[in-house]
Amino acid sequence: MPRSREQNAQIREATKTNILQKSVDFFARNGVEGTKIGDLAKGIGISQGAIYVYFDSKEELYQDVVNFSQEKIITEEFLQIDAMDVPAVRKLRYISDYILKHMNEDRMYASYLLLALEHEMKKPSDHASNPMYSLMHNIIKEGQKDGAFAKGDVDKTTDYFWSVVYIYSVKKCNNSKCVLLNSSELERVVRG
Amino acid sequence: MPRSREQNAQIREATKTNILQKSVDFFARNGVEGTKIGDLAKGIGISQGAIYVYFDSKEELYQDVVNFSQEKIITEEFLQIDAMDVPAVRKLRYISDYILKHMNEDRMYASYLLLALEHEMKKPSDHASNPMYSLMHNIIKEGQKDGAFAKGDVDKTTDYFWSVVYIYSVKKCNNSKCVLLNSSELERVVRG
Amino acid sequence: MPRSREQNAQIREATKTNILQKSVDFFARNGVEGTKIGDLAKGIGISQGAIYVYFDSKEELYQDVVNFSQEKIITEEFLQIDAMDVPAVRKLRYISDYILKHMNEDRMYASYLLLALEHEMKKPSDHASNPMYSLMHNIIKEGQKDGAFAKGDVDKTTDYFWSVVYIYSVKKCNNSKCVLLNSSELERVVRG
Amino acid sequence: MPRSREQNAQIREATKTNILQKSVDFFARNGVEGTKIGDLAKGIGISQGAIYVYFDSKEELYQDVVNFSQEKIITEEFLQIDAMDVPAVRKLRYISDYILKHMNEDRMYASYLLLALEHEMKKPSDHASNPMYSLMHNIIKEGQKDGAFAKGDVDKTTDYFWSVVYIYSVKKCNNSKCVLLNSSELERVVRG
DNA sequence: CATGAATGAGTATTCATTCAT
DNA sequence: TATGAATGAATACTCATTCAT
Repeated sequence: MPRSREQNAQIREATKTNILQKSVDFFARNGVEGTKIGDLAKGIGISQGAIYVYFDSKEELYQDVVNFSQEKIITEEFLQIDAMDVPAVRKLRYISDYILKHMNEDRMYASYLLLALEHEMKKPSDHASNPMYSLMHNIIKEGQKDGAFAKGDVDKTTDYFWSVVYIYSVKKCNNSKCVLLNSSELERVVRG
Repeated sequence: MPRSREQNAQIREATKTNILQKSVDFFARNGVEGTKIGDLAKGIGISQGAIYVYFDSKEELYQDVVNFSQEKIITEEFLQIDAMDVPAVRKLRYISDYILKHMNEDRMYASYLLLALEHEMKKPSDHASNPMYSLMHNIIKEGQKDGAFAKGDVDKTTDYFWSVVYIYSVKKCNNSKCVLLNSSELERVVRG
Repeated sequence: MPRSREQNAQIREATKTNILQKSVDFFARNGVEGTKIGDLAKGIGISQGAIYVYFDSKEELYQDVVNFSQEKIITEEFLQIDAMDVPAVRKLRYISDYILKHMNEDRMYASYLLLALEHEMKKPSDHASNPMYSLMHNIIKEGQKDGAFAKGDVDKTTDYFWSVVYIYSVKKCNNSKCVLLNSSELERVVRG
Repeated sequence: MPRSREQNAQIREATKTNILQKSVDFFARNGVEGTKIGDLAKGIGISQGAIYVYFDSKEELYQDVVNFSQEKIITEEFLQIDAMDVPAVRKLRYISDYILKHMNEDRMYASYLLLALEHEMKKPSDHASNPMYSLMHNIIKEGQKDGAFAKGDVDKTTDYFWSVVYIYSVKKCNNSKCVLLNSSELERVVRG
């Protein structure tokens, strides 16, 4: 009895997600050029050909892995911080704790962060469309207004914050035992 | 009639330095894997073979480029900051100004910084032997003692400082028009 | 639907053997340095890449081709000559006939011989571990004892015999129409 | 005061001979493909360019080295053996002693022999024009006539003799301490 | 002539991608 | 779909040869 169309779609989706999930580590640690499809397939436990069933090229896989990582970062819980009815300092602390807790507890979280942020580190401009940036942007603007944060260009400070998060995600990916900042230390870049 | 021994030594030295100098940009922007010897040779304006006259392999060239970059960073002036007879805050300001000024004015400086720091970002431990780290270590220890800087693990704070410098060198390398931090902003990670 | 594990093993074995088999001629005629992987692949009728699926380097391929050739020479039949219950002269004749017959009838045999013996021609010492040498050694010792062969250092005479075989394998490889020695002529080096 | 034309010619000749002489070892041990111009120049103690002042290409140098080697072998003394007024057995002994003595005493002689004979090992036919072959040919024909040598095709036996000489020159070149045949052993191939 | 730095065609090797099964 | 053997274009590296000095 052949599988139903729906079952097929489910299996397809599961395999694709498996590939994405397992690719995260490789791309986070080695970058696009440093990630070899052969190693990747071996690491995932599938054939090289199977990867090309789901993705047209290494480049496309990488892009999908980046998007996948961003989705892992930009969760409901994460987005709702913005709407919380507390002062900016509390929101900042919430977000700092949230990130650092996950980086410490979830072996993958640093990789997600790294991939989600890498592009923003190197390309300027278009941070506006990135929820991670607009969330932080709002918090910082609010905190500056109520005098809790240091004055300064909000976009620049936002970028500063995520840059620090990014560099510690790099450290964590390459050395899972590395000691991360604590929230106060991370917040210095915003609070001044 | 052949060139004199001295002339040859000069030519060799000049060519080698030229290769190192021009390779800095490539490796800083693209990493080892992303840098193709063919592109590099074209960029430098020499033959691929010439590179192998001076370096045994791409990997060795990369290492030499890293060392070359470190030497460009760790100058006499840089090292003498430690011996200055001023409080830690002033030393910190001096070093922040020094770095940011060079990053803004010297097209290559961000690349030197990137290459000089990259290894330290990913491997833990052995910062002790790196003059950039020991200089900052001394300043921070001093500043914490006289109450000017935030308390905290000195090594960790040192690493924090250079990590921020590193990430902004990445930004600068990839987008020469990007706006850097100013000294006060950079110093936040130390002063708290 | 993928091939079965067994099918794959068969294909791999077949391809590997095909490469080894077809490489014999190239290495026998041109040596390691004179054999170009590109020519070899073209001669075999596969891509260059395929060679590297089965062998890590040209040098390793060469070694494997040498071992393959030795196995083609040191057959069951060849080894059993030693155990035959006949005088040394008969054994010698048997082995001479055996070798010369195969060289005349099998286009590849001279190449196998060449590759199997080449290393022994240039390096001294360790002939002891080579079955071709120990077989001949036994026969010669026996023949000297029963007075059929000329007196003399057994190892030296053994080496003499195989050296003559080697040099005629070189001739045959380079000119398949060349006239080989007959058994009596070959045996002169032993019988005196 | 510039050198006279004659002096120049002398110096030229001396340098050329020096290159030829020192190249013998390299080509004998490593063959044409295995001999790298860079190593050769270093071994000779001159620049790579200098080689190309005297020889148009590596291939031409090799040919000249072969001719040079043949001249070292085919000396007056060597040629006069033919005209000696003694039976073939004596001539054969003379020539065997001559060759083996020189191989043992002159570090270069084995290399000369190797290079002088190598081409004849692989290409058939044209042995007629080679004095080494015609000398041996005459001796063997004579020896067969007076019953001292084994009957058989004279050309074939001549080739047999020189083949054995060749293979021992290979051994000697690759291992200067190797034990050579003595004259009686060498002569077996002719005397039967 | 002699030098040795430089060239570039040639060669070994890698790796993303394809395809028969 | 999944497999993994095979491909071939890309890449790193070598080496005979050239040429400015």
